[in-house]
Formats: sequence, C-alpha cells, structure tokens
Amino acid sequence: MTFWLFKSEPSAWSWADQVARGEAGEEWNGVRNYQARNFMREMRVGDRGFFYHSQKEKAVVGTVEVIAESHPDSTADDARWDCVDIKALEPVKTPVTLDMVKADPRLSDMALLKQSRLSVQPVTPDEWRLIRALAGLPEQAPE
DNA sequence: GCCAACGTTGGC
DNA sequence: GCCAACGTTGGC
Repeated sequence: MTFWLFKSEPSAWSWADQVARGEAGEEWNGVRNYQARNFMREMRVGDRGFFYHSQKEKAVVGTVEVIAESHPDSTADDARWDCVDIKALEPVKTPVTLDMVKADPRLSDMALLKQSRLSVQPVTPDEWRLIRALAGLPEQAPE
C-alpha cells in the first residue's frame, strides 16, 4: 500500500464535503498539474491518504481511501487529465497543522514543505505513521 | 492583499 | 528549444 496527501481549499472542496459523500466517495477532479496527475495514475484501490486543508487552516484534517483508480477527469475538456476517486475514512482527533509538520525534523523532507504548490503528493510510511500519531489516530487504519 | 515559487504558453 | 510574459497556488 502506498500513502498520499490530497490538498484542497476548503472553500472549494472541504473535508465535510468529502464526508458527506460517504461510501460513494468522489472524484478528486480539477487537478491540472502533470506531476499531481502522474501520482494519481500510480494510485491503487486501497491506498490511503491524508486530506489537507490549505489556505486558512493549513492542517491535515482526515484520512481517505482510494476507491477507484485513475480515469478521465469528468470536469476536463481534454483527454490529458485523469483522476482517482476517494472516500473519507477517519476524521483526525487533532488536526496536524503545517506548523506542527515544520516543527518536527523527521517531517522536514515532506513534499508539503518542499513543494508547497503540489496538490497531490506521496507520503512515506514513516511520515504516515508519525502524522497519524500526531493526529491522535490509532496506528492502523480500519479495514 | 501581497509575493515567492513555479507551471504554462506562445513568440521567436 | 529558449525564454519572457503571464497565471495560479498557497503561505504569510
């Protein structure tokens, strides 16, 4: 299983919106960046990710699961853009803020810090475990 | 609201 | 193929 981070402006698509979709999930559409798209093409059903709110909040607020592998983005007007579908999995107990990530030297290599504009990015297993702990989540996500 | 970073576009 | 101009993102 591979781990990821999905970034969204809450005014455009929030964690609450994602939760409201329930088991049906939702397309992670609207990405118009090749690097982010290529990461989505690598995703497999069952992969897990963090859901991050950019802008005012700047924090990981939940976890998600990939429920459909990459397919054409229904909001794109050309064939270049693909996306996956994800569903909300767990809300965090404690939001993990950008400041918390910056404060931990073990997280200093995260794309979140190094490539602040990248909206879909990989997370290493170590980073996944550490951020889960900071978020007050159990070590293992539910099946 | 500003600006740095960075991606894209289009003229050459 | 280069690069200037421009647009967008996201943190501050």
